[in-house]
Amino acid sequence: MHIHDIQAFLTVTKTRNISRAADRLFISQTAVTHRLKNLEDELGVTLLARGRGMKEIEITPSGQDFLPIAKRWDALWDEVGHFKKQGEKLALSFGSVQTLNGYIFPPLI
Amino acid sequence: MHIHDIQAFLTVTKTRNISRAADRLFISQTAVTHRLKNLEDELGVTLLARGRGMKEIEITPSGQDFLPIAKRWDALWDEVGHFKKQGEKLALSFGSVQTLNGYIFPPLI
DNA sequence: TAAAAATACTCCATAGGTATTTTAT
DNA sequence: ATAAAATACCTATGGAGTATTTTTA
Repeated sequence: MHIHDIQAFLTVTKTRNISRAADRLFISQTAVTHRLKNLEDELGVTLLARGRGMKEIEITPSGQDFLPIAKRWDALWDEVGHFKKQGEKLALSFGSVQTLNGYIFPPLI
Repeated sequence: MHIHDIQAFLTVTKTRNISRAADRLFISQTAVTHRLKNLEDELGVTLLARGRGMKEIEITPSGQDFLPIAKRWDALWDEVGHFKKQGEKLALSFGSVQTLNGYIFPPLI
């Protein structure tokens, strides 16, 4: 189970359409289908009532039950994103100090 | 970034030792090393101060910062586990009804 | 008939294992 | 010398794409 699967699920609940979700996520329609299938197989439930040719996808009761978990997962992923950004900033400011090390500090070995 | 990486990180913070963490997780030492490396590479920080031959692993300040996120992720994963179990129960109870369908309900097609 | 989801097939990236090397204690 | 982490290398699995099929509206 991957964050990508969760995002696919959440996006389809919004677009109610796999192809549009694929566009929004900048991936292929098949990728979304795969991700949904993986997620449903792992959970052992059907999250979305869908099928060939159908224009509007309905979320199932199980899907509704899973929705809050999916949303919290997505929110947590956002926090991980912030954590990464923070790390970049620190690395950057450290980099500026780094260039001065040769002048200020004595060699370590 | 996978839940397995998170669990590897959390387990090592408890065991303070990669090999013992591997035993506890029923995977190889290399797997734990890989998972930690993947996690650190993705986050762009060092989570655990470790190295060849070292007996006791220390968590870094970045590791401390990441710890609450990791714990929440793990807790969320537990909830997913409960969600799965619930699905199994429903499938089971439905299965028992299924066997009666042929007697009670008329054929669908 | 048009548009949408599912499938068959393929390719490539990644995860994890074994064997080995390097290193702190 | 021992035990622990890291690395090299290999394999298997899984994820995603293209092309195609199936199906609903």
